[in-house]
Order: sequence, then C-alpha cells, then structure tokens
Amino acid sequence: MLLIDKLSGKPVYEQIIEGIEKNILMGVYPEGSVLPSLRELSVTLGINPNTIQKSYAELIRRGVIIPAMGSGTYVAPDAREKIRKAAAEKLTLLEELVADLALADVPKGDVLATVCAVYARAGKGGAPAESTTREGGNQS
Amino acid sequence: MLLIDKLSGKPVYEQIIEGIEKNILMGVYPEGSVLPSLRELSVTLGINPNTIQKSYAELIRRGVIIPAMGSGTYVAPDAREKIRKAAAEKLTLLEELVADLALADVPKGDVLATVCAVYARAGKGGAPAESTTREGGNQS
DNA sequence: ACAAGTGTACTACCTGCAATAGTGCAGTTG
DNA sequence: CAACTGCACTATTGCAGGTAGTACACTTGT
Repeated sequence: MLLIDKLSGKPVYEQIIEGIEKNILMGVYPEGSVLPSLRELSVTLGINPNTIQKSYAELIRRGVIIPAMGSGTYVAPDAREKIRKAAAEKLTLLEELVADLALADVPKGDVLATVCAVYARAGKGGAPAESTTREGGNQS
Repeated sequence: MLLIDKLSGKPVYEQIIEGIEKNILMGVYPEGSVLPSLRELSVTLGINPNTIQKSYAELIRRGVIIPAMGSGTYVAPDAREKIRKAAAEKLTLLEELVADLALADVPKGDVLATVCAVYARAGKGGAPAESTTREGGNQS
C-alpha cells in the first residue's frame, strides 16, 4: 500500500519508513519476503529513488530490512521483534504528551478513555499474543 | 523561567511559545499581567528579538496574549481557557501515538500505567479543579 | 557470456524554514 | 520631549528535505 502525503509537513522519507514498518507489522511484508526495489517503489509512489533509498538506508541501519546486492532487499527474520522494541521506547513520548495534557487540565478520565478506545479498535486487549510471531518464515 | 535549548532540534520560537503557555498555566505569568518586553526577553534569553517577536505573534494570533502599543504585551484574561481548549485537541495526537503502540503490541496495561503515573506526578487526580481559575486577576 | 535488474555511492542543485542582523516607524508613558 | 514599547521590513546565513543525474558493483535468468 504505502500512502504518501507530500503536504503533511512530515518528511516523505519518514512517512515511507513508518509505512513500511507498519506493513511489516501487519503482515503485508512478511519476514523474509522481498521488498519492492528502489526503482519500482520510486515509480509507484512518484518519488525520487534517492528519497526511497534514504528510507531503506535507515531501516537497514535499524536491522529491520536486509539488502542483498543485485538481488533485492529483504525483510529481516526478526524484523517484528526489532520494531516492537523500538516502539516500546515511544512510551517516553507518551509521557511528555500526557504531561502536557495534565498541565492543561484535560481530565485523566478522558485520556484513559481515549487509550482504551484505541486499543479496542485495534483489537488487542492486553497481553501481547504469542501466536503472532510466526507466519512468514520462508527465505529463498 | 523559560529555558531554551538551542541544541534540541526543536525550533527556538516554538520552545518559547510552549514555555510561555506553560508559565501562564502555572501562574508564573498570571492573567492580566505584563509579559517581558521583546527586547528584555531577547537579552535575558540571549536570542534575537525577531525570534521572540515571532513567538509573540503566534501567541497573539491564538488570543493567548494581547499587545498594547507602547505599553507592553499582556496575558489575555481568558488565556488559560484558550490554552486548555487547544490542548484538548491534542487528544488526536494521543490517539495516533497510542495506535502506534497498540500496533507494536505494547501491552495496554503499560500504557495505562504510564498515563496514571504522569497524572499522579502532576497531582491532578481526575476532574479539573475549580480552584485554579483565579489567583492573579489584577490588571493595571 | 550476456542483458536486465538490483543495491550503492556520489555530486550538484533547488527550495523552504529557522534564525540572525540591522534599521526604521508608530504609539504610550512619565 | 525622551525613553520605552510593539511593529514591519529587508538581507543574509545555515541547514534539512527533496530532486536530478550519473556511475559502479553485484546477482539472476536466459
């Protein structure tokens, strides 16, 4: 999929990074599968190949995807695991945001309700499932 | 106070905006009081007057502070109210952030715990207090 | 062996934003 | 009237995001 909004103010290369990570988490790009090539994605999204490459480079640095010269770029076998670990560190961002809300007297109940609503929508009740860890484990 | 970190990557003028709003909410700059003048703040923070002015201009646009030619710039009588309303719209940001966390299988419990911890630290249990609305209501 | 497709690595350039620097004007206050 | 205030404008610097184009090394399939 990967929808890019050039007018969002958010850098395109960041949108691509997040989009790919999201797709990996959702199973659109299973672990071990090949990602679209730089040039292919560039054409699909109507974006310069260099911008795509910048996104890929960052994901490679994070160990989420693995490049193979001449062959393509693959989703790392432990991609989900790495993305999850990184996401857990986002709790710091959450703290800052909530601190702002608290200072502005946004009722605690409103915040909790919002959180619950989102989790309900996402269909993830509480403990992280142990059944989501394997479903695309086939390399070439 | 107003602490500015030029190395944080965050634009200085935004830091000033947030800092002033925070000070207004905390009562450092009571509603109706005079803010430091452009030139004074510029010297205090060691920042160009134009940058300060940019921050003030944005706060004026939001109706949080009110300029008076030759006299100074004052905190609007309903400044807290306006800041709170704007903050309430940050719940959208919260939704997006939490959606990310949920997608990455961060346990709902962790998120809720973080929220509660922040609110406990801020000392704001639940309903917004009615005692915080008046403490500096004196104009010249 | 070859062609096509892949990732990689450059350089150059354009654009917009943040910030600085400096000047001048208009209004209020004492 | 002098000193202070906010306001407005121009010019310049530096940086980040993004585009454009080229060249190279490698793998794969025929």
